[in-house]
Amino acid sequence: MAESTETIFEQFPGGVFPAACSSRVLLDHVMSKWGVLVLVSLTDGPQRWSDLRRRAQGISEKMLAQTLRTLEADGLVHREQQPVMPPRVDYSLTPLGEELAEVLVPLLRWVGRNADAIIGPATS
Amino acid sequence: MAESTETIFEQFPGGVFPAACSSRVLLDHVMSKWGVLVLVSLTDGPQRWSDLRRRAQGISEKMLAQTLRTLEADGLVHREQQPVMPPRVDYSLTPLGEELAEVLVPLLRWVGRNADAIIGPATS
DNA sequence: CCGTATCCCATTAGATACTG
DNA sequence: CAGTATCTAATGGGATACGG
Repeated sequence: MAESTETIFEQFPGGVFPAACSSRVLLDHVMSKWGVLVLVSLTDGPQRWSDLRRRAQGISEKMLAQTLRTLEADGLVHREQQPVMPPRVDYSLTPLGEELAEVLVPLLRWVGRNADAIIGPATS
Repeated sequence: MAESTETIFEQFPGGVFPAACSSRVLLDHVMSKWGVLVLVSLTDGPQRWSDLRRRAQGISEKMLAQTLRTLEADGLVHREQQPVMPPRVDYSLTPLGEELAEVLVPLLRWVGRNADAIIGPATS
């Protein structure tokens, strides 16, 4: 799993990714506005629906549902429903999801470190 | 610049990122469909408009222009116009952009490695 | 060759209401 | 608590045409 020294262009000759390939599809799932935030939220351990709504501040119920369904279908997130009343559902990262999170977190950290300097502290 | 061992939640208590903060804005620029591909394309060195169109396969002229303007305004991409006829313009990563690319490339590599298994080799 | 401007459609995302 | 359904507004993105 060690990263090689070749450029990403040697890994993927002829463009970053071909136009209509699986990588583009997965990239869009992962890099989606809410996909990133949900995945990174789950690095803190299994969480319930309402936890995720609090962590990914601003997400609507519709987008949370949609995002979770996509990530679950991709095998990145595991959904565990417990047949109790009131209902309780826990979401967690699969091993694959953990792997992804490991490369995602450094990116989030970098963004967090540099955003104020780049965008400005106030909302723009 | 060494990564600490604290979780990203200690770095950003109370949610992954606040709802309306500079980090969310920058994240949206960087994680945009084309922003990622343009930034990673430029890790191969300075490139011209037509090079970028070829590298980021499928991008329209409109979106290339829009993406480049955003990334330039964010100080991630440098634009160098040479006053010749026909016009020649080179785009390159700024030091800040190089820094970002360093955390972006591992993500792209991971996506490239796993996309076929997750999404399926054919276009879905 | 390197763009800009305009129009238009498809997708995304928010608000609201409702259910087991 | 954990969602689904529907409707609408905002945005993203493609096609085309044009200009330096």
